[in-house]
Amino acid sequence: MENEKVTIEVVAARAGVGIATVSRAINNSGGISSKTKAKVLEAVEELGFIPNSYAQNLKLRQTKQIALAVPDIRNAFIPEIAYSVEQVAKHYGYRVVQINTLGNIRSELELLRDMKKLHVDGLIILPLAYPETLKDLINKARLPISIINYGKKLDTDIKADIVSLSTQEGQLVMEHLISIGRTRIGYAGAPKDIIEERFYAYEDALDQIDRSLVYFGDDFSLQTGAKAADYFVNLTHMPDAIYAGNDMVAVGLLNRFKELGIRVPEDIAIVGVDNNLLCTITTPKISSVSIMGAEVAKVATELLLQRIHEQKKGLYERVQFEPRLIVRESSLARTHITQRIE
Amino acid sequence: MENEKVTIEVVAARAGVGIATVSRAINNSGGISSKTKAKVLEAVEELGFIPNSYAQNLKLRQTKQIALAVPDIRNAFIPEIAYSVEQVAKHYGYRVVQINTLGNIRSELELLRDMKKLHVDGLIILPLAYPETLKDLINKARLPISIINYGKKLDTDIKADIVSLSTQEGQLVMEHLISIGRTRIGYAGAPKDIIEERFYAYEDALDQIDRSLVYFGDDFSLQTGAKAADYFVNLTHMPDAIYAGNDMVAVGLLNRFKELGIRVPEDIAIVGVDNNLLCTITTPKISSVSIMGAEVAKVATELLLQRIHEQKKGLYERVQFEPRLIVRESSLARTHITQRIE
DNA sequence: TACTAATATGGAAACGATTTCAATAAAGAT
DNA sequence: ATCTTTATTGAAATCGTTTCCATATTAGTA
Repeated sequence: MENEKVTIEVVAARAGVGIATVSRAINNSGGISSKTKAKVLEAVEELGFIPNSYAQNLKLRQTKQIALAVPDIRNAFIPEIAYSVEQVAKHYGYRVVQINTLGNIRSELELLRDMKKLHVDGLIILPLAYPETLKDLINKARLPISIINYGKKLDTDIKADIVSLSTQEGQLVMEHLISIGRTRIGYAGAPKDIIEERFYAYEDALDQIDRSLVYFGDDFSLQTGAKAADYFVNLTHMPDAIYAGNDMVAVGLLNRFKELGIRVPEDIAIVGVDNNLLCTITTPKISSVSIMGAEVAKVATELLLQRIHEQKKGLYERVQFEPRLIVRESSLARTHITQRIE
Repeated sequence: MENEKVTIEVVAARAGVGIATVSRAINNSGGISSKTKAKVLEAVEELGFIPNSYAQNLKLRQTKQIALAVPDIRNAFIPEIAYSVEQVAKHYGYRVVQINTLGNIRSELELLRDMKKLHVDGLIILPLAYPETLKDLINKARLPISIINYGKKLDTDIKADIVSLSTQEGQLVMEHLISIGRTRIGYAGAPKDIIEERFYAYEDALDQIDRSLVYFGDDFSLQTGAKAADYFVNLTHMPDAIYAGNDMVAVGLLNRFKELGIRVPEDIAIVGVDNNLLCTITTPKISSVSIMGAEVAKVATELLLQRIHEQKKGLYERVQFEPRLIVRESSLARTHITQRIE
């Protein structure tokens, strides 16, 4: 290993030039003859010089870091988002630090302060809800921000790029369930969440809704699914299909139903949302709506990085993706099932 | 919002003291009267001063960051590790940057260089294999390092703290399978991986091994499991139990067997390794060996942080955890099954 | 009260880069 | 060959901290 600390100064000495020249050489800043540049680069190579990024950051006041603020990692679709953000960021030479908002953005100051402490060049935020305070926070923050929006449509005057998934997941599910001839459709999920919109779609799709067919648990988990199954089974008049707020709930439902001897999809069809890997390993495989996490996150990140680079001020983008229904065994039409089983 | 940049200097001015005093106040460095300290802290509060961490890092040459080098995130047990590391690190005020070694630590220089570029205070590495070059790399790196070892026993002269899981996973599985009366036990997995040890355990447990009962796929994935199932089914003399190298393979096996009308565990028992969530949502639920990811990672992180803090030089720790078998439905004893089914 | 010892405080250097600006070397024009 | 003009170069300032060191203050002792 080379001698302890090899700074720009020792490189300069080795190359027999001034430190400014070294800086120019390694940053392609021009104003340097190709001869000296080569000489410097050689010295850099020999010594294995790596610029101290903290010194750079101090001077340049840009950190090549962005923050990704997500609510609770337990939400199964977060990893997909995080991975995608990471990929894009890395491609552009940015690092991403992930912070957990735990759902409650406690106060404007707090997040703002955190951002400062982190010294990030920009922020991608995936909020659970959109209280007025959050909007204020975003508009006042002097920081490029991209919002990943899986909730309802946002105010137009938010000073951030916004990439959303149109809230059609629920509609897709309901239309599908109706199209395969189901008439008593239930809903299972949690009442308040980023994805509460999914429940509204349930209501919208039905002429009149039977509250007994709606089960609200504490969260969007396997447990909630299992409890929901217990609930539905005890109904005098069971549903013939269930729209699960996400795939964890769908899996929970499915497995409990199986334990109880209820056949899916013969007795009850199930459709989830997220298109999680889990959907493909259960028996039967579960139909689900893809929420395009990777794509949404990719665009959000690109928009942010662009804004950072171009120091763009206004002109905030609004991009919208559409969810896609993927039909699997848990919601086959009865005709199809008969054929298949026979 | 306050005026653009509030540095230690403006705090000093506001409090009517020198900058050195401010530094002392915010760092509890002592040598300051509690009266002035209070005064300074008040100014800090009023102005919402946050120290510039890049300036701090530059001066202190410690970054409060550690790196976590893992091979490919697709390995299902990585997230558990990463999460655990993150938790502990955060608790001690450290940030963790995750880097993907993609399995091949290309060259000493490369990783070393990366480490330097990252400016981390320490490194947690989870290597796929332990070539001599890696050992050299670790021994030459002047950086606190913790190794998470899921492979075979490491050389004792590695200058790093090592937290391992004793490679008993395979033994546990085999003993269990034998204890429930299985006699033709197969293996499914990939030949070369961090966890190749798991296969050796298979060999060790058997008096003589029948090569036709060993299936090696490309990786430890669902697909490999499915292909393995196809392979075993076409054997003239099928196995009555399969030890899957990890849970992904186990799930792949299970689902394909079900498609082929083979009953688990009646016809074939399956046991996996990792104790992934997946094991609990399949039907039947899959027996698996917990590899204690969270615990192992926690200790590895604590050891690293300790070493960083105390600037400990020698005296490298060796900690070993034991895997735990969790028996579920996929490997119930036949007697038990009969009872249960009846 | 006077003098020493201990404690507080502020000035300035240092950390390692980038960048402005003035000086120098090279090139071009007459 | 001499004078401009232009391209290279390096010295010094700067970014925002921490910390050493010298000084000013306070407390303690006789």
